[in-house]
Amino acid sequence: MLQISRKGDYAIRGMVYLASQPVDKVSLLSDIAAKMEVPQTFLAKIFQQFNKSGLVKSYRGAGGGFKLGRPAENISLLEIVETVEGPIVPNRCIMAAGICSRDISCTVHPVWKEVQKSMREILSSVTLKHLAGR
Amino acid sequence: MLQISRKGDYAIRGMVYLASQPVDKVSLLSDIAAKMEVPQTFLAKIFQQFNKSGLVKSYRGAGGGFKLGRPAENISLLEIVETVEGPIVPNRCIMAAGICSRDISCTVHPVWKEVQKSMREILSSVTLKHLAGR
DNA sequence: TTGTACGGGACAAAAAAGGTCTTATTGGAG
DNA sequence: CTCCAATAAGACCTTTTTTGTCCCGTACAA
Repeated sequence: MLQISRKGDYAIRGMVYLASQPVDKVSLLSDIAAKMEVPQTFLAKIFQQFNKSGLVKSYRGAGGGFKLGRPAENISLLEIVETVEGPIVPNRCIMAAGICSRDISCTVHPVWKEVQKSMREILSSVTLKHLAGR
Repeated sequence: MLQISRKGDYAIRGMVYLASQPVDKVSLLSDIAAKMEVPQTFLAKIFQQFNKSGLVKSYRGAGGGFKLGRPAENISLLEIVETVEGPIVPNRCIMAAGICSRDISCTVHPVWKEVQKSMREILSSVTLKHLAGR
C-alpha cells in the first residue's frame, strides 16, 4: 500500500523513546511499550531484531532493559525502517535484475528508482537526535 | 511494505499499453492482458475502476474494448497509482488529524509529510506520454 | 536460589492481496 | 430481432502478510 506497517511505526516509537531518555539509561520494555502505546510483546520482537543488528543493546535479569546501541545522532530513520521492513523498493521491478523482463515496462523503472532514491535520502537525513523531543 | 501492490503495477502496465497504441484505437482486454503479462480477469476489475474515474473509456459488444479517457500527456503516474491504491500516505499518522494523538511521535510527522510530498511530486511529473515507448 | 527481565520459537487470528466465476448488460452485425 | 462479442458488476475464494500472543528457556543480580 506504499505505507509503512505498524511494525515500522512501533519500531520508530520505541527508538524515539530510548533517544529521549538520559544517555546510557536502561529502560524497561514495559515502560517503553506503555508510554508509546505499543503492544509490549510485539515491541519485544522488534527490539530483539534491533539487538541483533546493534541498533539497541539489551540487558537481561533484574535491572535489565534496553538502551540505544549507538549515539542517537548516529542512528537514522532509514536504518530503523529498513531493519524492520527490509530494503525500500517501491516496485518489485527494481528489486533485482531479471525479475521484470518486459521491455515495455522498463520505461517506468527509472521513475521508481528516483522515488526510491528520494525516500532514502530523506529518511537517512533524519536521526534519532532530531526526533527526540528534548 | 512501502511498495506498490501488483494491482498498482498491473494498472500501470495496462495504461502504458493503451498509451503506446494509436490514438483512439480501441484495444481488447485480452490483447492488453496477454501483451503485458497480466491476469485478464484481474485487469478487467482495474479497468472497470478506471472507466468510472474517466481514466479509460470502455466500449461493449463486438468491436469493443478500451482506450485512454484523455490524451496520454494528461494522465500522470500519480493519478493511476492513487486511483487503484488510494492516496499516498507513507504513515497512518499523517492520514488525518486526530489519528495520532501522541505528542512524542509528532516529531516524525514532518518527515513523513516530506516523503509524501516528494513521492507525489515525482509521480505527478511523469505522464503516460513519457512512458509510452513509441 | 529466587525473582526479574529479555531471547526464541511456535502458534493463531485478522486483514489484505490476488484472483476466479457467474450472471447481467450492452451493442453490433447478419 | 436474434445471436454473438465484449465489458459490468458482484459474489466468492485462496493465499500471503500482518499483527499479534504464549510458553519456555536463559541470563543476571540481589
